[in-house]
Amino acid sequence: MNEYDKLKAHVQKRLSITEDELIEFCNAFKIVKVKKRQFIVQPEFVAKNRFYVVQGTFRAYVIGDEGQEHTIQFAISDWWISDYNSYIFQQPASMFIVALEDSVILQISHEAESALKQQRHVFETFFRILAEGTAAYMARRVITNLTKTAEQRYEIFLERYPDIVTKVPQYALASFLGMTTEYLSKLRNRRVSSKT
Amino acid sequence: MNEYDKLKAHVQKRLSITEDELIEFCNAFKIVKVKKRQFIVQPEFVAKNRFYVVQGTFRAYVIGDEGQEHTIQFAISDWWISDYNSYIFQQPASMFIVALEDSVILQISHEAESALKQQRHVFETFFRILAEGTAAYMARRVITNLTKTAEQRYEIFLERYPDIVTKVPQYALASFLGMTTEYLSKLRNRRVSSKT
DNA sequence: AACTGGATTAAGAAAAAAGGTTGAACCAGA
DNA sequence: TCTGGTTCAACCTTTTTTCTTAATCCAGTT
Repeated sequence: MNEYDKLKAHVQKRLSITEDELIEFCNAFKIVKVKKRQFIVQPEFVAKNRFYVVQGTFRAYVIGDEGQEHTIQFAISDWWISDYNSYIFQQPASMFIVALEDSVILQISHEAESALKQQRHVFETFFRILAEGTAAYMARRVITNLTKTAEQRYEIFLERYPDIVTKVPQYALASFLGMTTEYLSKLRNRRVSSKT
Repeated sequence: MNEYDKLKAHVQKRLSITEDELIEFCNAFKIVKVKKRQFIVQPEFVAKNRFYVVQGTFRAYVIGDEGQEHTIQFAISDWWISDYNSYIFQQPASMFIVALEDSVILQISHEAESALKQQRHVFETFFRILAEGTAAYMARRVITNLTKTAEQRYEIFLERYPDIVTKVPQYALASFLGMTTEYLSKLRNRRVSSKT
């Protein structure tokens, strides 16, 4: 199974599409290998691409006024990531997106994506589905962040994204869940000891 | 002494200018904080700004055909840096410029600089002086690189820029001087032991 | 043919940074 | 006055980065 097969499977799972269309779709993507700690999006620079993670782990974060890092999103294998405010409107980014380990991604440029969307109805549909998913996900995040306690947020995340928990460093997860790394460390210990 | 004072002093040292003009000049610059490893210029993107280093250390380098990094320039406190081929002609850059430590810079955009130059004779003069300095410096570099041995290049650098030597990692200095890091390591030891 | 200035390769040591834990003190809101 | 949480500081462990050393090689001199 090569890089494109994964993307194909991903697309097919979401809508009905012919083999030819799939190939056309994949041709718009470029395989890129990135090393751990390498940035694929940086503030000030326009995010020219949208990324599909074939292998590896990424973290998107912004830097607050006092220099604190706030993790906005993670992405592991089979996820999409970019600074959408930058990508969609082609404005300078405000995020960093960095590889947490050596990774392989498929990237599509903004122009290529626009072309696809115009070319065929299915492509338009696919990106719509993608956008709706992202919107819904972000909405859920906002809600959980406002309504749940730190511990609950951790629990929920743990249940929903067990794969991610094992792959990202704890400070990144803490800043994603909106708590300090010390507190997350304590939460974890509390759970472990209460289990045994 | 704030960020702008440093720039003011820098300008005043080079030409005679009124306080009002200085303020006008400084207003064209924006304070930016960058973290270690953050890029301020990247290949493919047009370098929109010229940077004055208030605090910190930067390294400009290109990647050769076999993936080797060649350091083109360093910049420490009170130095200017950019990819000038990109900045001056507003073409896509070929360099990376990266912070070697957490730093503070003042950046001016190409448009703002053009405006300044048109506005007043002194500003035009200042940027001319800057450009002449850079040109002369680059010419010296080319000459030393062609005419001196690796050891001499190191000696010359050591004498001329002792502050830089202590601040940049040795592999970066080696690639600046056009030798391997192993060889630079030997050179250093040779000197140390011959001194004692 | 032998010497010199330097590159290449590989292995290890040393230093620095990243990541994680712990405990004490504190603070804001129910 | 609890509870859920932060802040700060110290400390430990692990990983990464940087530097050093040594052996071997190589291309131009002499």
